[in-house]
Amino acid sequence: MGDERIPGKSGGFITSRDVARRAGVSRSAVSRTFTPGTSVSPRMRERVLKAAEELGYRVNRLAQGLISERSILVGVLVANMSAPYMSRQLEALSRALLQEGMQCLLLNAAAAEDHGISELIDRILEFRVRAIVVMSGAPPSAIVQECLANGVRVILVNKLIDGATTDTILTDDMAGARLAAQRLIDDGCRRPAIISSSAGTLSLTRRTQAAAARFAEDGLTPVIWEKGTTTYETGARAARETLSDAGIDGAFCVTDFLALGYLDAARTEMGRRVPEDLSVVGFDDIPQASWGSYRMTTLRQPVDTLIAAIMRAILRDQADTGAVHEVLPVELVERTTTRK
Amino acid sequence: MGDERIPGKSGGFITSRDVARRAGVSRSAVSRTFTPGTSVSPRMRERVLKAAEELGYRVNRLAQGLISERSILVGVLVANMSAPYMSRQLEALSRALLQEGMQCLLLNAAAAEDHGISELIDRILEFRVRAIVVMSGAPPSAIVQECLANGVRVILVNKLIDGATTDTILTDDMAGARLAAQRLIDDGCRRPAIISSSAGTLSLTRRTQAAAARFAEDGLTPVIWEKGTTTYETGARAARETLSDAGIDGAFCVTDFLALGYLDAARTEMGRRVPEDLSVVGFDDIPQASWGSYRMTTLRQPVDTLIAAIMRAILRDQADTGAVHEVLPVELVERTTTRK
DNA sequence: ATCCTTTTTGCACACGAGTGCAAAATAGGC
DNA sequence: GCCTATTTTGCACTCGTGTGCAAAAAGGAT
Repeated sequence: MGDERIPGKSGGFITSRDVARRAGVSRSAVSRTFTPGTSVSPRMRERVLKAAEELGYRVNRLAQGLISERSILVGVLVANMSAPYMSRQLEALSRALLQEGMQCLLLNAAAAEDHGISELIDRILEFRVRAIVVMSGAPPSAIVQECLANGVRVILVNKLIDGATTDTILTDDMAGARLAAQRLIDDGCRRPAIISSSAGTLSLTRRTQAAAARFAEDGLTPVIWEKGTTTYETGARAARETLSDAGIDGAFCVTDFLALGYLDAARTEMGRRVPEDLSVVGFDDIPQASWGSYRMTTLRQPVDTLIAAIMRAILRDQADTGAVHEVLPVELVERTTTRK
Repeated sequence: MGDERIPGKSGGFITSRDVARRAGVSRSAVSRTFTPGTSVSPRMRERVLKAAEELGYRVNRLAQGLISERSILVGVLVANMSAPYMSRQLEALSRALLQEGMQCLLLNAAAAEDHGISELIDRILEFRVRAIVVMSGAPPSAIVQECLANGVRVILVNKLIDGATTDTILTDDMAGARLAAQRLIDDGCRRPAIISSSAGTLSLTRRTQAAAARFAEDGLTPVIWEKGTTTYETGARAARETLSDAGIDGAFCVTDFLALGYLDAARTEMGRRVPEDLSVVGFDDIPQASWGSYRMTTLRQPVDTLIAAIMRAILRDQADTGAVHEVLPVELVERTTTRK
């Protein structure tokens, strides 16, 4: 009897058995007390709760997850975490998950380097997550299939995978880009530029193409510049290179990040007045876009709507195997970098 | 025999038993194959690996965590996730954790609202995490004690709790603030302002006080402005209010975020030339601080060093109960918002 | 008090993995 | 071929929890 584990001894967690012993009831009683929707007599419940309180007991989610098929863990795969528009989405998502009683297992896709996205998803699957939200580069369709086969829902955000029928949530890049082009056309631009990076993301190529198409409808052929990474510096470089052409009178930068760099270089280095000589439209509406020295016209990504759609997909009934496809509207926010 | 579970059937995960059955060996053999440092004959190992490969087996971390005392889960408690300096730290931390083979359980402290930080930490503890990294508001010392009692290491980043002896990692706010004040003094400022928010964070108050002390050493009494939230807008407001005093010739903003707002409003609204009429120094060196329209002098937080220190604390031997206290040096980055 | 109905409680098993220990198999020496 | 030393393998227990099922208790009606 001397070898009985002392409850609360350093290192050891308190288990339901410890609580049961203390309260003088069976272990099942403890389990039932903490499981909603089960019947325990008020007297017993009270004794259990008291003992649990005194001992500092909390259920072991690992053991719990071993039993119940419905996990509260959600894997979130993110790239570019420190990019403003992404950190904003992550912030909102993590908060929403918490409020729904779920937990967020965060994976930084940048750590994948040599091993690739597949290995990361593999590691998430080891935790028997309920769903995986992919906000980074598109994973190979094979691994997506494997997730689905294991009953793990995969939610792609602004990504498309052919061959895999899984939940997909997209912001309406095309409609947004058309709005941007429209705005420049309305500003009377005759020689517009479209600024993008060489990343080749789905969102970025779609924005580029849709804007180009809209310009074409009005008989305009835009200068398309696509180089480097999707950063402020690249935007500045784009301004230097495209604005050596004195005729350029409007620019649609497919990302606010690019747009801010473009704007700065256009003004300080290339001597353009915005919006008098040059109209500029961005995309995403990151916080900096509304700051004093920019006050930039841009397209607002609907973060709340996006998160709501993701949560809806996560919370959907497990049995419901149909894939959801949602396209979320974007909105033109007019500030001071366009005329009208 | 017809009721035997079909391996790989929809919904069910593959278990080590399935693999054992397929390979015609015992379950222990499978377990040993995937546990480093155990002896299995090459022939058997190969058969197991083959079967595992074919079935798509992966170990269940939940079950594994139930056994082994050393968890690979690390809880990360973050506030202000979308603030640039924070998202940068989170990005680096999540990457480092992944590379060390650990997983990051992300908790957004903003979701705590009514329930408080304690409840969030409680929820992390339910997962038997190895450690908790606190990058948000300071948790009550009682709950920290409870973590330590349960063998969960608590690592406070830029936070201090009295009464609790736990790992603490601080950036050297005081030395940094002194450098900032020094820089303004060297610029010949005679009437400096210190701009902070009313958040009352440890870091912020320390920076304010240390700078004030440094000014005092040179016989200067700074205007101290502490209002509102720690945002761009507040910085702009601070400029409007402090610069109505025409004598102010230097400003130390305790955060780059504040500094950027201050800078914009000082230039565009208050008609100051920076650095000719006014020197401005920030703190953190967020990416925007180096952007074209700002190019701001500021103090660089050593993200890499910080993350390295956090990882060291996490990986420390469990038995080592002594608390680590580290103070990390900061560095003055001189750009164009100061003279000299 | 007796019988019947309803609720409460505890036993025992399951979940999926790691591991000490003893049995089985193999290698080594002559 | 036989005996011993060494490795390999499998049994059975453990971790902490949820839950079906049957026994026990409580409540109600006569």
